[in-house]
Amino acid sequence: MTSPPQGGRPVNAQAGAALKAAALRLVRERGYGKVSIAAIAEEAGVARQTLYNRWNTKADLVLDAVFEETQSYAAAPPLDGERACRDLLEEFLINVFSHLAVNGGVLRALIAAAQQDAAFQANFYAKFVLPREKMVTNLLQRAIERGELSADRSPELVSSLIHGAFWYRLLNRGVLDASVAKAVTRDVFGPPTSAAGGDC
Amino acid sequence: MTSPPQGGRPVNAQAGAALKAAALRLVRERGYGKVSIAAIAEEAGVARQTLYNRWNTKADLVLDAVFEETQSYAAAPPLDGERACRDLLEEFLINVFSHLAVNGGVLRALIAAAQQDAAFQANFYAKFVLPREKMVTNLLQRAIERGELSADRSPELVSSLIHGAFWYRLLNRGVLDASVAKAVTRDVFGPPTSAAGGDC
Amino acid sequence: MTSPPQGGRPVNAQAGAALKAAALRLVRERGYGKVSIAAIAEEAGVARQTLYNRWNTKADLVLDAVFEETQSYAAAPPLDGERACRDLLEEFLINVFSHLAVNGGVLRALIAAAQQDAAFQANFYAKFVLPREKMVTNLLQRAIERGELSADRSPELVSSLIHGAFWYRLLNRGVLDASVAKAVTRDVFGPPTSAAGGDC
Amino acid sequence: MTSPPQGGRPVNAQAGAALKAAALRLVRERGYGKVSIAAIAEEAGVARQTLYNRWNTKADLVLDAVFEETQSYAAAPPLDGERACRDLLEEFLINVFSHLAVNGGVLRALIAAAQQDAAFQANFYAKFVLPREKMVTNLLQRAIERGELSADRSPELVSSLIHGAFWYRLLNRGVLDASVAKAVTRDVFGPPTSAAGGDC
DNA sequence: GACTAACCGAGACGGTACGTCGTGTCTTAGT
DNA sequence: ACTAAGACACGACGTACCGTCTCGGTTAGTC
Repeated sequence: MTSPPQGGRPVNAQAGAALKAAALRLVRERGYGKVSIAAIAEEAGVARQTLYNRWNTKADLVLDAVFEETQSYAAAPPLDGERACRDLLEEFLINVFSHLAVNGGVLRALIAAAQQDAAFQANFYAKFVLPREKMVTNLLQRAIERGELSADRSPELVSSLIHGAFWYRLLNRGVLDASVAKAVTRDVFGPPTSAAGGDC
Repeated sequence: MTSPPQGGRPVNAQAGAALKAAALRLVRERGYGKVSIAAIAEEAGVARQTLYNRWNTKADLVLDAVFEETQSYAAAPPLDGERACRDLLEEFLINVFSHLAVNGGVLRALIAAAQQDAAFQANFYAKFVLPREKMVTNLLQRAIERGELSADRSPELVSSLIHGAFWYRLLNRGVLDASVAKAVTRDVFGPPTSAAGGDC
Repeated sequence: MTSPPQGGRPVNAQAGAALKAAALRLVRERGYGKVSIAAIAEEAGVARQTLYNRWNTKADLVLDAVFEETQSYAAAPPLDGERACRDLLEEFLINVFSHLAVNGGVLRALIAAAQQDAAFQANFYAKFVLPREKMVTNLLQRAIERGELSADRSPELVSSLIHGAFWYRLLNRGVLDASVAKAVTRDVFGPPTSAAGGDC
Repeated sequence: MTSPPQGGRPVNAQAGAALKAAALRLVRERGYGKVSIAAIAEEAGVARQTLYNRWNTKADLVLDAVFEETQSYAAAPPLDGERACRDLLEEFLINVFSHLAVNGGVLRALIAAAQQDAAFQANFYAKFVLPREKMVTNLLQRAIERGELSADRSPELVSSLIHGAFWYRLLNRGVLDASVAKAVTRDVFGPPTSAAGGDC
């Protein structure tokens, strides 16, 4: 509603990308807590104020940086009825866990940052947590509809159990590999039936 | 067995207690991140160095402070066979959740601190996380032995699902009340049998 | 010739002046050793780091502060041949001594600081000691050329005798007044001749 | 007036000597300012309180330590009339300067300490400065009586000129060797007469 | 031979100052 | 309007000394 910016130097689009790249690189190298905002700006070859023009906090910047990278993977599994929900869940978890091998440290730091900054927590939850929770909730809802899961299970509750196991192990530096994904799936859905692979 | 003090002015035990009390009070009032080490020492009426003599970090101090308070509650449920394991679990969770109403904020901060400091993480895990995980694992093991739980459930995995749900909701500021405790218990053990209350 | 600032917020010149003024005021009030860097910054209404941006040590700051004040007095006497060198020396000493009534305490502290910090010693010597020594050496050299002083006196040695007397008395809190200035002058030049006041 | 101490453990004389030795050793090695009281006590294998039982400040301890060492040299020249005063002065200065090669650094630190602590200044002046000043004053007085020096010279003033030259050069890290001693003597007494060596 | 009181080691304690670091805001000049 | 550069106010950090204190243990000399 404000008058569109007339004249003035245009925003340097490269600066934002350079900042995100620099942030990810440094945070992975040194760890989130040992990277200062000034260091990121310097690494990106950019003034500090330029960073503040785009993000409010280091956490917001890093969130954007990993978010971009993460868009590719962990996409919602296609609930198109061709495959069993238990298989989709297992695949989803394996996929997520495999990417945590790379981004686990960064995510741990972001979860920590969210505990210290309510504004960032809301941002992080909306951008990162909720979508993944929705994916699993939807998948479980579908499983109930298809009869793969007992109707008296609550999709929301089971979803938080599943994500919880993932968070708990991530934050306590526990093992998170394919075998865990399979075990979680099995615990939720029960032992696979001999006629495994009913449609989802 | 500990190294003998071997002379020297004895440690002032009051100072340690005053520091823990001051830490808890201030952290609850202002929030963990807004309390400086200096402020805690001042509130306790103690020199800053005295604090450093006992704890390496603010997190270690606060951990000790809540740990002490927490010793009373969340004690291991008595696996004496008189009550059903599902009831014991439910009671345990209700108990834990009710205390989180008081200490939830502090614990969130400590979990965050653990993500930024490996040494503290180890301390926190050993003192706080592991014991509670063990309690639940033991309880579940017992439940399997008594036939309350299917033998093909893994106590360790289920334990991390249960704790995970708790962590996940705590860290995302979700609801954590008695109804959640009951729902979790029900999801793990299944709907209560009519002849509820078999021995555990 | 200096490196161009090349952008960036310009240095706040008032801050430097305020710091020097505050330093002098506090050091005179409380004594050098009882004034902390933090107190000076606070008195100047300036951040501590701003002080560190300009000076490395408290001594360097205080040196600059007194140096500025001292520029006015103790200027090199005009060796223009109109007045006798002995009169010029006497005047110079009277002038210096009178200002020591104000700055003596500060100077004693700076001399002390120079004994504990080689870098500051070099700075102090170059800015403060050497110029005054040169003044006297030049004056004495002129006196020899004009025959007021025996040619076998060494200007450098006599200069250090003169300055030495001043330091020795300053550091031992001895008397330093006009009568001492006259006595020193008389001892160096001998009793005034009846035809006093040959041109210098 | 208080009752003399009856009974009780006697003072450990070795501790004092060990402290003085440790102080000198450390101060010479690291420099006065970089040696803490705790370091001296530790080096001496003695408790910190034991040091405080004997001396009020580090400066007092170090003063005692060098004073002891210095008693041997720079003794008052024998004004027995057998040798010329100018020779005695020259010898005295050569002697003093040669010992400054060893203790110069320590003395510089003590002079600095005296500027920061009035109580120590009085102690230092009485024990160290005044005796040496008296020696020279007496010698000059004798020189006047013997006619080696003009009667209108003031022994006190000349003494402060001589000591001043020494202090000034010491504190500014100037040269202090035998040639300076000879030059000072020559400047004070004038060129040696052909019939040098009248009795003093 | 027991008593006694000053001494000693060790080290915790209340204070104070230090220099460094990071943050978010600001103020220039330049694009 | 945006950028690069960097000064600034603010505040926390961990360290280093200082001088005092409080212990338990060790002495001689005195009763």
